[in-house]
Amino acid sequence: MVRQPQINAQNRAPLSIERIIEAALRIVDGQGLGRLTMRRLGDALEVEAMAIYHHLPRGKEQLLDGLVAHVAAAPAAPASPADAASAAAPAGTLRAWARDYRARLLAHAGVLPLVVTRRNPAALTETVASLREVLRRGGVAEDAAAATAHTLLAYVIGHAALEVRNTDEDGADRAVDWDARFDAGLDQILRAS
Amino acid sequence: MVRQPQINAQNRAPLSIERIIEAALRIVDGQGLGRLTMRRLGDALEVEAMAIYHHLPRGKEQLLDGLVAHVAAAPAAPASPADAASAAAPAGTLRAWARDYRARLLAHAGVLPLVVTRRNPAALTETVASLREVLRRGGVAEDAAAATAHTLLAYVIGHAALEVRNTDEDGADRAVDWDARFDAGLDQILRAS
DNA sequence: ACCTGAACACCGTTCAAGT
DNA sequence: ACCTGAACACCGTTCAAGT
Repeated sequence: MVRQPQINAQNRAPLSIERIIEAALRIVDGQGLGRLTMRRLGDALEVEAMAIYHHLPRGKEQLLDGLVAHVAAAPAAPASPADAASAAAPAGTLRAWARDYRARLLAHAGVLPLVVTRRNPAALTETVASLREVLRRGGVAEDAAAATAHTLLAYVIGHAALEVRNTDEDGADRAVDWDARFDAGLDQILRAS
Repeated sequence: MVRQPQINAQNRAPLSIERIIEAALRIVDGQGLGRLTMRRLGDALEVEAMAIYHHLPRGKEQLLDGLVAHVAAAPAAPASPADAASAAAPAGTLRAWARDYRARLLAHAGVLPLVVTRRNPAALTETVASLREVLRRGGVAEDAAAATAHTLLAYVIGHAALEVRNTDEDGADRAVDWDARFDAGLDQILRAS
């Protein structure tokens, strides 16, 4: 009989960084960032809050870093450079990525304030690099690719921020079609690249 | 002898919302948002923390709303529509405003996470409206003006966010010239409008 | 009207102890 | 190795009290 390391004496799955991050994200999405506390997170995991420190020695700081990484680190292209389709249509790849990335940010709007912080600077590095690579493969020169990658990412993050704040149409009650507006601005930027 | 209402018995200027917001901003800029507490703010104002609640009944929530308003509510044009110069060169007005707005966000980078929250939705309404007005006066159609105003504001906020995180050049150590990069993206967006 | 002081319910984190 | 329980220093906020 092989022992089962994933079940402990109390018949509970042991803690892991993945389970902790997922539970934290569930709290942030459901109740807001302000209600994410170590004690509440412990409750959600059916564990004392102090047990979390065994897996995240840097404590809450490390927890928030993990949330940023989980939400904002989405590459614009598969790691394999053998993907011929994306090389053929870089604008389409960028458009699809931008839509997905925006959807992710809006689905986890509570972590947006964390994305806009100095914390976990490595979280977006991969994303920016993959954007540059897609552009470069599409025939864009190195310097222009670097610039456009930042412009595009800035637009997507900033647009998500405006949507979350729901900045309305100058007081007129007519609602904004954010989906259409996002696509319009996105096309404007991709066209000008 | 006229009594001086601005000096109380302890020879201290009385509290005011303006003085409170300024002191709070000084703490955020100098020590970071995480160190802005009601007690520390009280210390900076040489008052007990509880005195602040007399001026901000909604407490810390209202304090943070005030910080967002103070940093992010900057109109793109003077209130008077008689300013002929801005009507003549809307692109120049927008460019100058965008540069100033970016500088403000970076000067108070600690409040950026607050700007990206649902709090104080009215804080950006005036800004968006003035952007639309500048565009409309420049001959841009109503719908296009509304769309471009959001695209531009999204870009400026998102770019400031990237700068604060200092997302570097894909691991290569060569530093990014953020000023030049901001202007390049800005021109791209204004050209495409 | 404006501010103080004590109190309350919470928070992140440390540390010794259990298994 | 992994988790618990008590403890510590702090936090936002309420409330009765002072002037």
